[in-house]
Amino acid sequence: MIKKVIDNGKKGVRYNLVLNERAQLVLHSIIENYIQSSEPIGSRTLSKTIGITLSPATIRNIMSDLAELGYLIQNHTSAGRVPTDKAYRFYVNSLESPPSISQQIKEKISQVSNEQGSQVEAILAEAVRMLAELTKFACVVSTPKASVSRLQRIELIKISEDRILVILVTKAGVVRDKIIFTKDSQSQEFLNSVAEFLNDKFKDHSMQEIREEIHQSMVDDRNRYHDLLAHAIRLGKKAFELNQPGEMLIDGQMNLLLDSHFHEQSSLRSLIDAFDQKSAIMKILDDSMKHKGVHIFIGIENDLIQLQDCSLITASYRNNQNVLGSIGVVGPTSMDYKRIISMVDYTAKILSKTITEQSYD
Amino acid sequence: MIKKVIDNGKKGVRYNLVLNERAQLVLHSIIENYIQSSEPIGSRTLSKTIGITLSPATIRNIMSDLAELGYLIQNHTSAGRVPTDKAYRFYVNSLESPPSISQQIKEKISQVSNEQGSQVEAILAEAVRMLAELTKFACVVSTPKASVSRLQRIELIKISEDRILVILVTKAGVVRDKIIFTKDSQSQEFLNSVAEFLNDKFKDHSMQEIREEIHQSMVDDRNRYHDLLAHAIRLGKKAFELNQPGEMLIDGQMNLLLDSHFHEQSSLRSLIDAFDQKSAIMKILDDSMKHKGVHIFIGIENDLIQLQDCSLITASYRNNQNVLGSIGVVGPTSMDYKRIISMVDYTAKILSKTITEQSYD
DNA sequence: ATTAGCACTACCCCTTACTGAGTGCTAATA
DNA sequence: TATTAGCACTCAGTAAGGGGTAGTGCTAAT
Repeated sequence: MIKKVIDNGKKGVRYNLVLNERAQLVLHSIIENYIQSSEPIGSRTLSKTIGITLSPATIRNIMSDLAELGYLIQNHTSAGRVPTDKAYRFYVNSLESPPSISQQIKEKISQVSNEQGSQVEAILAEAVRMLAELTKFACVVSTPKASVSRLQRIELIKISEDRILVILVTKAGVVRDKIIFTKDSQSQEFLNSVAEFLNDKFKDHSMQEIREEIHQSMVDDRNRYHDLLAHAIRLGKKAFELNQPGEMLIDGQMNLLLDSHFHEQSSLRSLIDAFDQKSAIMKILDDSMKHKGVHIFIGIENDLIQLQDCSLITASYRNNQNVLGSIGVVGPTSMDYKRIISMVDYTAKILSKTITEQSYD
Repeated sequence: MIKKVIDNGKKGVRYNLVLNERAQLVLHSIIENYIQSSEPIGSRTLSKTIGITLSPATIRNIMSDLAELGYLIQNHTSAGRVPTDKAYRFYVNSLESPPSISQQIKEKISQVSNEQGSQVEAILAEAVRMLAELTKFACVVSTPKASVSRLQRIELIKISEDRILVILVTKAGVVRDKIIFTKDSQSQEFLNSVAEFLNDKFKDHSMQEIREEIHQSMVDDRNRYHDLLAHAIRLGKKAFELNQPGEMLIDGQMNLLLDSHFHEQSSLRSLIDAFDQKSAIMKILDDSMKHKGVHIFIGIENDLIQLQDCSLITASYRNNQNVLGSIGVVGPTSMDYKRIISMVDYTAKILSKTITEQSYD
């Protein structure tokens, strides 16, 4: 059927995909109502709550058009209309960015940075917990990616005959430790020289670069086995191998379970699995690091099938030098976008500020 | 009403709290049935499944007595009986300890120790995850308590003018790091001497002891401010202050939500809160560290109100020297105790074995 | 001491009927 | 031509009634 569609005020039927002002208002109103009530919106109720005077019948006509355009669906005849993902996209695009945020919430979020001298991980954990508490949804945050973060300091400590403790401190203030096993026991003095060498050579380089340079050295100097350099390179290789797959912290998963939108067991199960695997969600967070500002993935827009009943709102955080990671909220597609977007945005900002203060740049 | 009670074979009514053999059999059978089906057990069904021949009427009489003694309750007239916490306690006490465990499960659990050179935290995380997967309940594990674990090595690393990174390695193989801020900047050489001093003095001492000794030194030598010793003591104080409140790892919370026993929202909410706070559950784990073997807390036996609809099964793990922490399962009071107890027990054993191998003793 | 028999209870599930909020369509109206 | 009133229709939700089932307690017989 050809859409006779909502024209924009002028006479005649137009094959126009742009909604006229009144249709936009109606759609907007339906969405906000639905976000509030989580119940299908009917023409009669809407005609009461909508600002302008408009009879239920008119609204029905508009709704019918909107449904035809894919903004609304009916679960069954004689039920009210429910916004589709497309409608939410329309709604979100029409929002000022970023939406305003109450002073009270601002203050709460700002508490995250309160404590002096916390480690980056602790700050992230606090932030994600706070966000989960405020939004009442599940929240995730990715820790600074090892590959992009740059070396501040490496330390090698002999802790037993066959074990060396490697400590990596990055510019962003992240401390990582790892134990490596060696067959040939080395003295602490020797390890100190090696560490000194590695520090000299690699300070300020990104982990990614370091790995590449080490690899290159090994190719170039494959015949030099017994001097300091060769040892350093070999130990360094092991040390920097800790390609920690980028951790991800999760909080507030439980909130989703208490949320009425997820009460149908089926979708829930797979959602939980998605969180358990982590990797797929990590990927989304990683992707969203590449662009500035807040990212919004609504329902079907998510590549991950398990998330296609959800919306995901992310924002990246950074220090002076690099984008480090991103923080996000997972909730129902009918979430209160204004609130959540502003919270995610502000939390990411506070996170950036706090972490920048901790950084060594 | 005076209990006319289950006598033990002899004639006449006895005011005897010991169940006779047949009553025990009936109770046992009710409990096992209920654990399987999660549905109230009636006299007729029971008379079919129970081993010996016993008419429904007789069983009804016995059940009536058991109910009077507090082992069973009815949710309403004309409904079957359901075991009480007291019944589960009876049941658990009557089990051989520890119950047997299938080879298949043993092998699964043993995988936890597979990977060489993992850090303690990683091993614990893996263990708690495995246990959650096997039991389908929520599982917790406490990380080795800082206070009891003994020092293997301390390292002080200057990472910027005002920041010193402290690395503590314990005998159990736990690595902890912390950044301390100082006003007066010290050279790395000086920090090395201090670290050397602390290592000499405190190696093999427990964190608790170290803190006490440092405190004592400060009292004794309060007038000596400027030599190495004084500096060492002051830095050491800060370093060992990291009284990390004992972490706790949780996995499988979601399992509880999918469990039919927790479908009444109310109890669930508070249970989630209990997990979120952690501290209360930590306390239970800590307490259970004090005794050997498997600990079982059934429903009302839990001091924590939020857990009074649950049973908690814990077992401690250790290395050669010390009890380090404990691992536990939280599930409905009607859990399959045999299975769960054996799994917890075995997991704790594997954990002890794996961690002992990692330790420096 | 045990059991058979009986009257009784309450949940569960099915059907039926009713209500209420919603729709689409058409004809009247501004 | 755009809007609205009116009407017939749909369907989820609730309540009421009825049969079935699994359970109980009590009493009398074995």
